[in-house]
Amino acid sequence: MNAPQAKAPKTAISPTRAENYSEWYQQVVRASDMAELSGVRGCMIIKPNGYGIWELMQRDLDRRFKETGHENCYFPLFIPLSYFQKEADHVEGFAKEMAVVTHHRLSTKNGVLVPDGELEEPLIVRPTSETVIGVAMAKWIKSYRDLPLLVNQWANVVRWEMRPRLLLRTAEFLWQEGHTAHETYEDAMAETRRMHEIYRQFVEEVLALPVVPGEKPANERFPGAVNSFSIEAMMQDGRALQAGTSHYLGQNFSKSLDIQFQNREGNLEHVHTTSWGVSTRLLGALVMAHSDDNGLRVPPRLAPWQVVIVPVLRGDSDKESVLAYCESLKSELQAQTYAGDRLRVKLDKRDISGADKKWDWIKKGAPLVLEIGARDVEGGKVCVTRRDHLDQGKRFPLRSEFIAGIVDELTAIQQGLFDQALAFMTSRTVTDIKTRAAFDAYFGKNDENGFVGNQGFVRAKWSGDLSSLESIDELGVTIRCIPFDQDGKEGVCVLTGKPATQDVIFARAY
RNA sequence: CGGGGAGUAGCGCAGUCUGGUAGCGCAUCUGGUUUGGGACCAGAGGGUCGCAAGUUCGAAUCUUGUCUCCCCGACCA
Repeated sequence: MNAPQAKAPKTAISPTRAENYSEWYQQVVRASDMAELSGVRGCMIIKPNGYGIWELMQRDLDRRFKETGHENCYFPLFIPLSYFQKEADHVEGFAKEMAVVTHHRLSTKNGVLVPDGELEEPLIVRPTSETVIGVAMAKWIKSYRDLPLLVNQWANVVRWEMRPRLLLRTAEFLWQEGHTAHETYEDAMAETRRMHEIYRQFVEEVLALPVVPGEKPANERFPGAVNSFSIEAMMQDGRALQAGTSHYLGQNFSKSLDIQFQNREGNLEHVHTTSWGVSTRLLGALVMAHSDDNGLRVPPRLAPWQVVIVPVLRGDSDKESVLAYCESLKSELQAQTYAGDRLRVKLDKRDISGADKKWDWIKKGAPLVLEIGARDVEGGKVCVTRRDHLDQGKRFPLRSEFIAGIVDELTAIQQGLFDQALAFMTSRTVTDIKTRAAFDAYFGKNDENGFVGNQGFVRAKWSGDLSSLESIDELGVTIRCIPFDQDGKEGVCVLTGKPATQDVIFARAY
């Protein structure tokens, strides 16, 4: 049992966010049945309730990629060590987190299975695929007429993380990686920015999560990139989470992997490449950004079940009529279209108490839960609980009114989650910190629980001097991005007091 | 990889100091009573106490090793 909470209202998740944020996070992931740890260090099992959300993310993003001319393909999981070695910064950036395959068979020695058959050349389990895809591009591209080359793959990758965190940072994760090759700097940069903007729209519209789009400072760039762009979201403890990245790789990879084309003048030139990705980390972002002390809250556009119907049965006498009412309600709702899809409606016929079922779906984050009993059938009504406003309790509209308003209601829930997250981010974004003393005071120390009471984004001027960042290392604070919207005004660097015009976002990050 | 904490039933925990082969709450199952709602009563099932070796007549408890998880750092999507 938990510590006695005499007056606190009962919450489905314990501890609450305020009591212990990181423990709360674990409990929400468990209660929502999205994912769990496996027997393999740092590797997770994504369960149907989590994977269903990921599938909806995939579907929406995939459509956006196709609409902008990209095609899917698949490259090998294993990358020869020699491929990886070709781009110096790239190797250095990933060397410390590589899974390496050195053998290709097992044999039995003293009754124990041991690796046997050492490989001539070790294989890397891909941490990202710039190199393998680049090698293929070098074969595919001959002429400027072959450009741009726009491909994407949905795949798993492995990065041997020191400190895994369920859904947010695991050794293996699922993602999408786009790789493109272009004739000119301008084309490649436009592509980098286009995909970055697609991520911004996707995360804001579909995940209902407001973000700060911007460029990464030099020290936070992807290994091998010339420019890295990110969208930064704020979690409910005020920490930042990079929700998507897009990189202009310049000619770094084309030179090291020899990706050349004959230009319009007939001369050989190296292509300009880009890469961009989002991962299952977005599931973790969803949890940390939208959940409350009663569990997950899934934006309708990502909800595997947007409406869950829970029959409340008091005895066999009304069972048939209630179930029939639920079935027809389900059919009518399914005939509705929201965000381009038929409504996803679940009729939960499990033989457990109605109250248990309702709370199960609240913890799983279903946007709307309908409890239907004999009296609703009689009155032609429905009993509605809205996940984004549990505090408002239940309401009992006429069935016909509810169905007529369902699309508007889902739209309102989607928008409401965004608005709440935006209000939170705005309230935790500080713009009036001008001195180092104020900066240090703001980021101060965590309390004993690890819960950080006074934390968020600090938007302030920065001189651009990378060495000045060493002084904020001990605070665990980094520059998350240099936002696109700049006021361009002269000011002083919050870290050094030197003249500075550039605004940046400082925060602790996941 | 460094520092700290922890692995006992599905979940949350007690028991470990002072060895005598497991207990509580919730969940699960059965029966009953209830019910516009996260119900109540009674009964039941479920654990080789993370794993391995050692000490001992005897180990959840002591020793050593090892794996995993959590928190703080260094690294990252």
